[in-house]
Order: sequence, then C-alpha cells, then structure tokens
Amino acid sequence: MISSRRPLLVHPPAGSLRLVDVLHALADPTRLTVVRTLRDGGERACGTFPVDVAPSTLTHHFRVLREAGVVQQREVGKHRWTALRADDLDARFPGLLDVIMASAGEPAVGPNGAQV
Amino acid sequence: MISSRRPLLVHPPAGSLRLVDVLHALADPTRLTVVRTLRDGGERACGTFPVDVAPSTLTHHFRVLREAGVVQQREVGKHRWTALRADDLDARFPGLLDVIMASAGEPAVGPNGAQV
DNA sequence: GTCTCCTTTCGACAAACGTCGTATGTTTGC
DNA sequence: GCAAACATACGACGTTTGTCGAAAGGAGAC
Repeated sequence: MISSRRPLLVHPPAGSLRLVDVLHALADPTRLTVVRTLRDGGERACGTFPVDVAPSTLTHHFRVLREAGVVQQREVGKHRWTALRADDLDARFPGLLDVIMASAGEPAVGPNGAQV
Repeated sequence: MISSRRPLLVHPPAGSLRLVDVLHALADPTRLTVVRTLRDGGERACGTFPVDVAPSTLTHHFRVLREAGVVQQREVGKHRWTALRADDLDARFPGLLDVIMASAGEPAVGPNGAQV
C-alpha cells in the first residue's frame, strides 16, 4: 500500500465555519500578518512569511488558522503551501475578510496623530 | 449632575482603537451576544442581557468590550447603562461591525441553540 | 546510499482567559 | 437610619494561549 504520508491536514468544510473561531484566529498580530501576506501575494511556502517567530510557533499559528478555516495547506515535496480560503470565507461570511483586511491595512496611527 | 463618584470608566478614544483588540473582544460567544443585543435593542442596563453567566463574569466581559472600545458605559442611579460605540467603530474600521453582525446573524446555530 | 532542507511534534513555560463565589460600595426605598 | 437592589472588585481555580528549544521525519539532492 501507499506509505501513510504525513498526518492528514484537516480543513473544516466551508459551510461549517464558525464566526467566533474566525475572529479568534484573526485576533493576533502574527496571524493577521500571515493572512495579509497571503491576501497580497497568494499561495506561499511556510518559511517565507515576514514574521519574526520561531518555526514551531509559526506552525502553531498555521494550525489555528487552518482549523478555523481561514487558510488551507497542501504539501508539495518538502514544502507546505499555504493559501487563503478567501472564497469559502466570503461565501460563509460575506465581506468579512475584505473589511478586516481593509482595517488591518490602516495604519495604527490615527489621522489626528493619535498613537497606535 | 451627570458624573458620578464611582471609579471613572475609561474608554479609549475612537481614533486609537486597535483591530486586534476589537476582534479579540468579539471572538467570544457571550460578548457577541451582548453586542448583538445592544445592536438590536439599543442601550441597556447590565442585568438585562440574555446571557447565562454569573454577574461577576458579565462584568468581566463588559470590561473587555469597554477597553477594546466596542461599548461605552455610563452610570445612572443604581444602574449602569451600556451602549454600542457603533459610530466610533465604523469611523475607525468602516463596515466591520455591520459585517460581523450580519455574519453573527447567519444560521450558525450550535447544539443548544447557541449563537456563533 | 547519505546528507541537507523544510516543517512538524513534543514537552515546557509564563501569561492570559473565562468562570465563579464572596465581599464591597452606591443608590433607592422603607 | 436601615434594608434591599444593582453592579463591581477581589481572589481563586482550571484551561487555553503564545512562545521557545530540541528532536523527528519526509522529500529532494548529492
């Protein structure tokens, strides 16, 4: 038989995504950076994200995003490619990703000089 | 007079709300229920929300929501009135609250009818 | 074959979270 | 003045989270 490959990557079906899980997944600066990077540049290998955390930490964040249904991952060779489930998210929660990405793109500094 | 002698309720200015804080505040079923109740029915006293947690727990959730800038509270007599900062949120993160509330209203129903 | 690269899993840790019961303080009403 | 109603503050508890380093394992290159 075919060798049992790596542990199967579980992805929740598009129809069963839960809002609280998605919000929780996005309520973290590192994960928000990951999502925005995917949004801007499309599918990516894990090691190519502009975040400053240990590889094992990044794996943890990917699992949170994956189990919430925000991203999907597939394996090709020795790389694991990660992509945004933009269509699924938009089908389940129309406009949510767009609005959050637009808000995340805003500078943390207010127009009147307010900090953060 | 309007002001009270109780410890002053601190509310972050509208321009300095942080997206991750708002998302984190909304990434909880109880708090999401509170926000939706405010959205539907306007200002309310603390004890009148359709949630099933201890009063002290509810106070904790109100603080999370208040410090994230999602709600504001004012005191009148022996009641504390809580209101949604819909305008401030929409100014800082346009459309965010609308989209999340719309998503929260979707048929995501849990086992015991819990909303998501 | 061996070796290297990429990513994950496995503890481990401190910090934060959600929950509660009890005590405290304020306001209203008797 | 005294008691009840409303909401908070405090302390406590178990769980979850974000973080890391070390070890493991598959895929491709040599």
